[in-house]
Amino acid sequence: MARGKIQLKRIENPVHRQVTFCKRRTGLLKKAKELSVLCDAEIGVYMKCTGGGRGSSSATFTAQEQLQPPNLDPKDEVNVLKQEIEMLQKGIRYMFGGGDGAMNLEELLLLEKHLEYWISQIRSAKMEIMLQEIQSLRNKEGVLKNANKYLLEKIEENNNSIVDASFAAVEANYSYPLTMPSEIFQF
Amino acid sequence: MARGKIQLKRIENPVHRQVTFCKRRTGLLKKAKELSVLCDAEIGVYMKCTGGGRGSSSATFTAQEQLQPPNLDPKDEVNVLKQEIEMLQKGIRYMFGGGDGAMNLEELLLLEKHLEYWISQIRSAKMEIMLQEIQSLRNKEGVLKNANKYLLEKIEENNNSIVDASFAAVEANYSYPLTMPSEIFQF
DNA sequence: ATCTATTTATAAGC
DNA sequence: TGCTTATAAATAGAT
Repeated sequence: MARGKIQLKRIENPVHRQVTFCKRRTGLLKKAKELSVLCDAEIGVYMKCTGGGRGSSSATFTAQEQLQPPNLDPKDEVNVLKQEIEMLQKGIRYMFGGGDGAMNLEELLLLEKHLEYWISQIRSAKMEIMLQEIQSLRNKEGVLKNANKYLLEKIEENNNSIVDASFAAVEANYSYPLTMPSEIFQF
Repeated sequence: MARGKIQLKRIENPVHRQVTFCKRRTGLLKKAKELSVLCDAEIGVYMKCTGGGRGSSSATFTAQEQLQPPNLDPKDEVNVLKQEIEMLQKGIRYMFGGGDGAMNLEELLLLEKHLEYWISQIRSAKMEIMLQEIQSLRNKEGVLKNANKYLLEKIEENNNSIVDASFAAVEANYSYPLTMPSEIFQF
């Protein structure tokens, strides 16, 4: 549409194709947004660049998100993963479509299975992070106890020499970071 | 975009809005189709004119099904949905990226919540479909019982007149479809 | 990414 | 809706 007319057929050069995809995607989403605003309409655009295998995007009104493509070594698994991604994408559309029964029983069962697996994966990851967090907090607890002990000893010393009982309040009011010999810390 | 620039805001005049919707819808679909052909991409576009209360359409290019889009009224919810989409997509990335720790605990908790909701939605849909299936089967059962009864009566009549007991075996061996007065069926 | 010569899309009017 | 036309936008090719 500029500097020359182009034929309406697949652009064979992958670089040109990718560039054109990006440019026209932007244009299409802009048009979609304009239409939704001007005419008070609901517009949903789903896009997936299959050629380069390099990402897909979808938009509802103006939203546009990028997905990472599968990153697998064995060629055989690629198809399986693509299928799963397609299923999830279909599921996402289904979900945001308000569950209007566009999926049949078989698809729902499959999606349910995927989601259960997915949720179990997420729970494992969550659990691991929480365990790490707990471990980290335990370490900090130990460090703070050491710091506490150290401070109490210091206060004791001060009390013994200066005789000023008000310093004892520091025990409950110290704030992080504490200033003391660094070898106490063991994070 | 011609004979004068227009502001990017809702067209208040309903006639103008409807005309613009039709024109721009055509343009958007053309662009979508071009993109799908030129870049070998799957493009789905859903459109619904909410203002005039009439006319909705959807189009899919390159063999990708398009389901219903979000059905939102308050503009505020758009951001929530965007966030949800982003979260789900991030979850997809996480899952297929081999769990490279791209999500933090908060995000995982949120994703888990989303997935639980999602799975409950899917189970509801699944349940409804199964209930419909059961109801349908019960109806069919009723019809077949009626058919059975009807046939037995016929056989009884035949037995009384022709005296041939072998016809009784039909009771257990009838196959669908049965040929009989249609008023028996009540699907 | 940025820049333009062109091609397209389309607002207004019938 | 469908057609026309002046003009605004989109964008192919090059940088």
